[in-house]
Amino acid sequence: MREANKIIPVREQIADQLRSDIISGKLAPNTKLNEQQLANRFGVSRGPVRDVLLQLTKEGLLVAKNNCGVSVNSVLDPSMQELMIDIRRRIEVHAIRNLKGKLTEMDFAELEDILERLQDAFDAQEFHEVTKADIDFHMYLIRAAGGDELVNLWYPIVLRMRMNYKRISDPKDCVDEHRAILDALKANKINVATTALRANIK
Amino acid sequence: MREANKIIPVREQIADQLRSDIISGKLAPNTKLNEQQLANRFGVSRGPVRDVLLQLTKEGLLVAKNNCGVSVNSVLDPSMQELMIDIRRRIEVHAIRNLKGKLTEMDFAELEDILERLQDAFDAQEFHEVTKADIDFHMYLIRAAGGDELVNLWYPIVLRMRMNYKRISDPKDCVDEHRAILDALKANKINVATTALRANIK
DNA sequence: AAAATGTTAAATGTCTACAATTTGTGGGTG
DNA sequence: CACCCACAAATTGTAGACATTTAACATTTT
Repeated sequence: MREANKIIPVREQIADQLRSDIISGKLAPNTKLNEQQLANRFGVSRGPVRDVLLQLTKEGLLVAKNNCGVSVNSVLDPSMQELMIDIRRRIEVHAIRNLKGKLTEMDFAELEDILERLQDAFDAQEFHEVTKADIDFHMYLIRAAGGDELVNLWYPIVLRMRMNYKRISDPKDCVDEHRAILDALKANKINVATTALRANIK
Repeated sequence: MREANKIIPVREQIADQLRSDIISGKLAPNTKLNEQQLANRFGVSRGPVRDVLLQLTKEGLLVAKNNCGVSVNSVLDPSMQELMIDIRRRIEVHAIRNLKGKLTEMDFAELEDILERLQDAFDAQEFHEVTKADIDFHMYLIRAAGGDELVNLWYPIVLRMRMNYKRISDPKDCVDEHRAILDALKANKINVATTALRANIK
């Protein structure tokens, strides 16, 4: 194995599950979430659930009203979507520029692994896994370039954008686009990588 | 009075207080925060405090390590600061463009009030109040243009940027700059307002 | 009949106690 | 002397009970 087995905290697992449910559309916009029900579903008490709901609210996936609970946020209006695409491009281009020569062979191997997961998920038509691998690929670069700080800035934007992908954008070109980015990075061709990246973010 | 007296939830008060302490520098970077101590200080239990710490962590003011508590985040490195200035400008310009003709007389009156607070705070040399009024001014415009959604995107960036203002930037021109923005908005001169805005964000 | 008001049920907000994890310390060993 | 292991103190994570607020419904009044 590539790294030591690390345990995943309960809250993170719950958060991941809920994020998936929201982005996949299993939880439709405006769905009200009940703390007790979620606690029962995950077999924990309301404490951790509350923490997760607060997190997802800050990430923009949920909206909270005082003493009235939280519900799934609506999709972005086109103007907002446009702004977020723009910002996301800025962030990722910034990341790539700061990455010049910083990536090791181990990093490239890790990225290849993610790309392989992406390909497999696409072949198996598991679009939800495609999305996860897609996000993982970009997140790996973001984290390598700017650490958690940059990830914290980037992640909520991506999540919010993904709420709009109601199986609209086909993942047909997804693998190729990421392959292009990775190859350019390996060759240390920053401008090529930047162009490929901009094409991928839409 | 301009609007109905609304009660402020406990958590919000605690959050505001801690945000102030961090931005003003009363809580230096890397200071470790103890949940129980904070609970005692505010006269509540650890529950609400935990919620607030989670919020501020998501806002980037604090950093959390699993089972190890939270501490005040460090100041941004110059590269990050540059990126954030760029993004903040994008967001605020976007807001102003979407604001064309949407502001009512009541909005302008509200903005004038904030500007007055800014002037008073400057005259009294209360720089912390200057900062608050400054943020309020921009937030009012952001919210008017894009609602809570846009505020949620914008707020963490501003907070993070403000952690760097260790009384470096003098608030000398602050009032004038905001006056210029407001006047341009009143005259519906979007391009002028945009230019004034870009000059103010630094 | 419509509007306002009182009541009730259900959800969130908060508190206390307990469990689990981490960190620092001390003693032992190579 | 350095290193490692075990132990203990402190802090965070979780659970369950209680308090408070909200929203809906029934009731009363005009």
